[in-house]
Amino acid sequence: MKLMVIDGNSILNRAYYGIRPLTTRDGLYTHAIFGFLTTLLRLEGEEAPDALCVTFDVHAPTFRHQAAETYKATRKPMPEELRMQVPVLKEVLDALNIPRYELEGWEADDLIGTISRKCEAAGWDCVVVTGDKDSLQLITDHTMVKLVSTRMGQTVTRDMTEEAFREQYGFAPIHMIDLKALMGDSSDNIPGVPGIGEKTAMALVQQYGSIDTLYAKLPDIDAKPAAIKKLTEGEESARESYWLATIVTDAPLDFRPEDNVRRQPGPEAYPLFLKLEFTKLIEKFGLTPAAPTVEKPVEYTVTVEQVTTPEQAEKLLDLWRGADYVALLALPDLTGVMVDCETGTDTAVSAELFFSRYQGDWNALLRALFSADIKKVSHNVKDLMRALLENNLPAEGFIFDTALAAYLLDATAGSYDLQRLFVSYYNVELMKPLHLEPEAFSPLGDPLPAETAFHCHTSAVDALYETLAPRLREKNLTDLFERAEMPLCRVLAEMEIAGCRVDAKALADFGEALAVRSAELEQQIYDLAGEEFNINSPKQLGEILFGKLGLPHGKKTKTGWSTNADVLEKLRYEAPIVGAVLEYRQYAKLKSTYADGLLKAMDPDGRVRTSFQMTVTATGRLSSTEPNLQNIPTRTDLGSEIRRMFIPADGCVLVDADYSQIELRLLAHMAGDEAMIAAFRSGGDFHAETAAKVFHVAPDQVTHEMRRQAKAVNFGIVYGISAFSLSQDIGVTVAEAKAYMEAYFATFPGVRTYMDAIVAKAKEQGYVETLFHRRRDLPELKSSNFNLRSFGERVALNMPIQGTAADIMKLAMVAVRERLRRELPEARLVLQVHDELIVECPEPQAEQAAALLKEEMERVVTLSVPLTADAHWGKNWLEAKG
DNA sequence: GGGCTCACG
DNA sequence: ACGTACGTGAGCCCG
Repeated sequence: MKLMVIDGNSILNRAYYGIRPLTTRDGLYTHAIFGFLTTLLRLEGEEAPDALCVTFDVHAPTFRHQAAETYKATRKPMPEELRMQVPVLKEVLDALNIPRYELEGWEADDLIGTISRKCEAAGWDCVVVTGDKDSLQLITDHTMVKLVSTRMGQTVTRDMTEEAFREQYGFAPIHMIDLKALMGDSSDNIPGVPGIGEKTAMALVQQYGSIDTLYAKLPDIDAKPAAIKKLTEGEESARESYWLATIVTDAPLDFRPEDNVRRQPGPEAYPLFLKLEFTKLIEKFGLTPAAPTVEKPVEYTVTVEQVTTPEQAEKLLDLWRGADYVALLALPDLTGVMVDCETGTDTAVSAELFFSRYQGDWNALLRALFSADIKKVSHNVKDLMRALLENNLPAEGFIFDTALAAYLLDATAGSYDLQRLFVSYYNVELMKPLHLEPEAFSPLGDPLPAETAFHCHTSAVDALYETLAPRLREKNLTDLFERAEMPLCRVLAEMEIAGCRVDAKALADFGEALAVRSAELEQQIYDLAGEEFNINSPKQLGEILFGKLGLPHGKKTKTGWSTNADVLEKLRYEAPIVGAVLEYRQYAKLKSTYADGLLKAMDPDGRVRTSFQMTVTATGRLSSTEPNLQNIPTRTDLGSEIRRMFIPADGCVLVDADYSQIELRLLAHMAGDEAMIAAFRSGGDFHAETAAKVFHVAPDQVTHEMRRQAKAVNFGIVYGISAFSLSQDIGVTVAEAKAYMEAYFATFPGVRTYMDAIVAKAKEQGYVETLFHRRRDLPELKSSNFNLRSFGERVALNMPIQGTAADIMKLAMVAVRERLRRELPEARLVLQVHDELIVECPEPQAEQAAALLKEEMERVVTLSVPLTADAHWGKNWLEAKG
């Protein structure tokens, strides 16, 4: 039998410093707990112990404090963000039925020592899990210490058995105490022998074992005279240190290994994990929900009505038309809809509409329901609109989307599905969406009519609406929500439906050409390597380049030497194989992701249809998936060929309009830097003007290289750059990069002032926001971890700029779509790529569409610098870029 | 499923 | 001294 005992404080501490902070919607920090549980799962997997427990320190003086005043007197206080996680971790362990031990006056080490000896006495093996090397003294033939550490952001464990210990240290584990008695331990304020360091102490313990033996032989020992003198003078300190360093193995702890045998988690675990937003861990711990809660947080009596006849439907439609709003959810295929409607102060009707049970004209019913005269609140409105429009149904009257509202309130929450929102706002659990399928049953196995869950979710939408709408107002987000996010749902739904035509033949031919060339390169690489291997495997490639061929390796990754383009580019002229690999990579990427990928994603009508995600990014941008049409190649000539395959419908053209340097213009505006504003107002080449100012040359003396470097600095500033990264990016020394940045700030002094001010403001407020009040919470700024805090500072600089650009683009899209509808109804928006819009329209309308795009994009907002957009058109996307 | 690499703004 | 730019998504490898 085997018991695993975890040093709770040690592992929690380790997790805290190793992971980016996560908070729940209520602002509770959870990342250390998350890290602890991840480590726990991994260790359980590795060791498969029969029993498991966790120990904690109690914040009270221990017997060591009372006896020795200096002991741990200067122990670092726990950061607040970590301290708040301790009680929650304990709650989690209790819910998981994992016993935990703490004892006033005793340190976790002493409890662990006691536990390990009690295990041995009962004939059990013991595995001690800790990051603290002190515990190594506990190792015996039945007690092993698993040392946990973090290397390069990754959790590594080392199994310290008696054998492994001897191999590493060259003496028996118990002599760890003697080692510490001699060398001391500054973190525990154990003095040791003054003047004796690690090396001397190690040598002495290896030779003599215990300090008893050592002192018995003094002064005739094998050491320098100076060391012997120090040992003699420091004997008292050594004896005292020995006592301090000895872990107690007989603390008064009531402990039996068999009481710690693994048990099933309790029913409170599932809701607790949901509250902490540990969705992935729910599966890994095998947690299941307890009985579903169907209670509504909105206090009224609900009549549930099954709608089967047109007469019934008519009556309800009248009710809905007269109501302020209805809450509504629909099955993705529109064969079922649930509508909740408040009828008085304390009553409501929940109507179930299922195609299979309705005796009238189903489509007519939907047309009435989704017309403008019924105000609807729903969840993921864009997707519902897409389904409606695809079925030639109206998609009007949507006034609120609970997912979008929750996203505006916290853009870094990660997921906005109804159950998770419900749990995090009300701490009440909903059934899984699976149960929205008509024939589904409850997770407990009891037959549960699908409608019950359906109703439950719809009323959750209602409750969330009541909660979220006032919160949007409190945070000044209502305007952005109503002017940008809500109307954008319709715009995006139409764009997704429109899709973009792709020249399948040309794409297939291009893919074929790529295949031919990459096969040639593959063979060439094998010849140069002298063997065949998988070029796509960074591991195998690294072995060939840095092992077999002996090329100098650069950056490391978690798993080996980096083989990325930055590294290979520097080795290009070291060996011919490098260039071949770089070229091969380019072809392989173009073929698999773009040529093959787009062909696979094509619909039968020759168009690809992406899905735009509205609740993914932390800054307010959209994202695009399945396929991603926001990362179609453009930076290389070969890659650009892919854009040639994006073509308009017959008789049409593609019109492409993009904002010119919108982020830098926003920086100029927000920083209010006079020189930068003047540069943009002059209407010249901004990067070249920057170069002239920064390098102190006349505008006509700016070389191509100077402009390139100035451009890199401009971009870097927007991201909250460091001199090191800039130097990497533009290939100069760190000192030179630093000089460029100083020159930059001297040229644009307002930029530095702004950067300092925004970080200070963010630290004070705990969040940053855009010109339109879109916000991002930044708990990182309060972290005591340097890297996390620095990350937060860079985000504080970047988000208001990137986010304002996103706001502006969203407003532009809404305006463009409205004007196209009125003035050029045959034209339609098809794509958005952050600062670029693409419209497909009949060829004769190209010029008008281009003018319309430019005008609407430029008039969204008035800044202290011109906001300009340039539009071009052509017979494919590449041509249309102008 | 996480890590690496690379495509975009 | 730290470790080294913001925001995304997809394909492939490998345990």
